[in-house]
Amino acid sequence: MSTVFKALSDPTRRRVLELLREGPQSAGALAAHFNVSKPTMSAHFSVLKEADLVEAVRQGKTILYHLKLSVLEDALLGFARVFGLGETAPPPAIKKNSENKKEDPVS
Amino acid sequence: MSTVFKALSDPTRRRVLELLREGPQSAGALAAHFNVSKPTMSAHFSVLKEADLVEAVRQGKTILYHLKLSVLEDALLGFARVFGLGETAPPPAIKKNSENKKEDPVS
DNA sequence: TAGATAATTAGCTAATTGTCTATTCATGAG
DNA sequence: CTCATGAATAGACAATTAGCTAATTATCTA
Repeated sequence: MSTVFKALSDPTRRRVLELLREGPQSAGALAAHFNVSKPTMSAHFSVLKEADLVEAVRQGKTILYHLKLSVLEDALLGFARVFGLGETAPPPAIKKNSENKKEDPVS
Repeated sequence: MSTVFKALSDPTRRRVLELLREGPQSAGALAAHFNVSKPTMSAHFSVLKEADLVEAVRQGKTILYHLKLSVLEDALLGFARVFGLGETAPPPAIKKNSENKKEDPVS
């Protein structure tokens, strides 16, 4: 969980994930979108792998990165659900019923 | 955005937010839940404030921290939406109707 | 077996982070 | 005004991070 949010805390890495949303891409192809060195990108990929947000698959002499959407989903929505967010879908019965105000009109 | 995810990348800070979910609490009351010094907690609160995830309100000689749920929601669900996640709930009229695949069967 | 290419690892620096103790600041009570 | 209390700031330190250049590894092709 910490590793996922840590990975998401860097704009470059968030952008990489967004690029990967449209399908697997090689390290080089991804790096081409950014103004940093290849080794630096490699380090970013490493952080994303560590967080299990991407998977690296060797394909000949290139390495393809795949987005692991379900891991992202579990982290983002799982944590959101703790706060009763995004629960227009599955509302899991909050114990204390006096807190689920999103905007407090009474103050 | 980065500041929010950075704030969420620490377990202590995530826990603070969870504690705040049940209502505002003083710095001291929050600190009592953790095994670190008060100044360390103060630094964590500072990061949460920086990310605009909490609001500090002086109340006599204590300081009450309030959770800013909407900011958390915007970050978590907003980013999730970029990936087509969590769209079972508020589908805000997508322009291109060919992208709302959560899993792409055609590849 | 080379040579070329894609990507990672090694080694470095500067900046940031999480933690501590000691100190200061702000407030309410005598 | 002075004291006690709740909390933040100051200053120090080890660990981590993002970035770089240079070197290494892995793979394909000739």
